[in-house]
Amino acid sequence: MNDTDTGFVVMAWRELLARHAEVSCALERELSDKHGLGVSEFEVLERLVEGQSLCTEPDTVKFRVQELAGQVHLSQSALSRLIARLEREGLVARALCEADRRGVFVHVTEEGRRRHAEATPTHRAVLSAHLFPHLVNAGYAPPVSDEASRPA
Amino acid sequence: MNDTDTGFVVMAWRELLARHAEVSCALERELSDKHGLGVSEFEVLERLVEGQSLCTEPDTVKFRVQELAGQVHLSQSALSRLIARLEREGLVARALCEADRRGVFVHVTEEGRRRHAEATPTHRAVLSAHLFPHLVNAGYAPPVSDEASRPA
DNA sequence: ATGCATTCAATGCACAAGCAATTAATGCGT
DNA sequence: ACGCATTAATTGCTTGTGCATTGAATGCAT
Repeated sequence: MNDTDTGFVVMAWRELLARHAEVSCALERELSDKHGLGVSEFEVLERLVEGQSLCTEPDTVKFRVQELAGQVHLSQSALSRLIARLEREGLVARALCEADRRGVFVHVTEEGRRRHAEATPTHRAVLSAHLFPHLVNAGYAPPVSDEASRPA
Repeated sequence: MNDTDTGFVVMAWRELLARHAEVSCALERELSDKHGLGVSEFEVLERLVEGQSLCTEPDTVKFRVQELAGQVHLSQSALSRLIARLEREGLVARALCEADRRGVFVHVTEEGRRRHAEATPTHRAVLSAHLFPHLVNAGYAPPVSDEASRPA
């Protein structure tokens, strides 16, 4: 592990930081402004909708809080409160798990599915514009207000 | 922009999120535990040291708060408080800029340089281990406690 | 059956971050 | 020279997050 390698690793890390900051910041603004959803909120909603879509019965596939926490890279406590926020807005619901009554099952509501569906185009557009700008500029660009890159 | 493209973009985004979470979380733990520094604090310190090393005179190269904010992807208010924290610990110092007395110049102190030098091996080791594990396992692995990947 | 360690989710607490408002200094136009 | 918009940095406030703790439920050993 010599000095050249080290410099390379640091460059890669800074690149990763820059990309993450740019995209997540833009996403945060767009999702928040247009749909009243934070990035993490959207991400959780998406996992729930994805899980749901795997099943024919509505409100059948449910997630434990911990599963979701791992998927969206949040602590269990953060997820607990995030679920509470989504529940307050009526986008998800908690259900007792009678098999293991410590656990709580979370599932998306109709309203939640609707909000997610509304926000998805925005989400995809921001992602495309910021992760693959060359593809977006190649003709079929979804309209995305730019200048929403930096925190301040 | 068809459905396959969309799925690809989302996959790329999740990949980016996962990598960022893994590395920054591990970094946070290691730097905090071993050196009492947060990731952002280290990052700022590093920019200051880098800038300083470009100049022969010590305490000559100085940065405005805003420049640093851009480099580490933080808002200027966040940077202002971060600088305040580092200053409280004696790692950096503020200096009035007599050319434009609105501006504040920030420079690293001896102590700050020392702390940065101490923390750098840890920083590099975590980066190598998590960004390029295949290279690290190829022989010259710096010692990095693993299990420090997830927030909770 | 009882006790004890373990696990799941929720909560108290501390802290970092962003936004908006504030203060101070600058520059520009008239 | 005087106002007025602009820019730099700080500060009040709110919010989201992680860690540690708590409370409840489970499983296991004795």
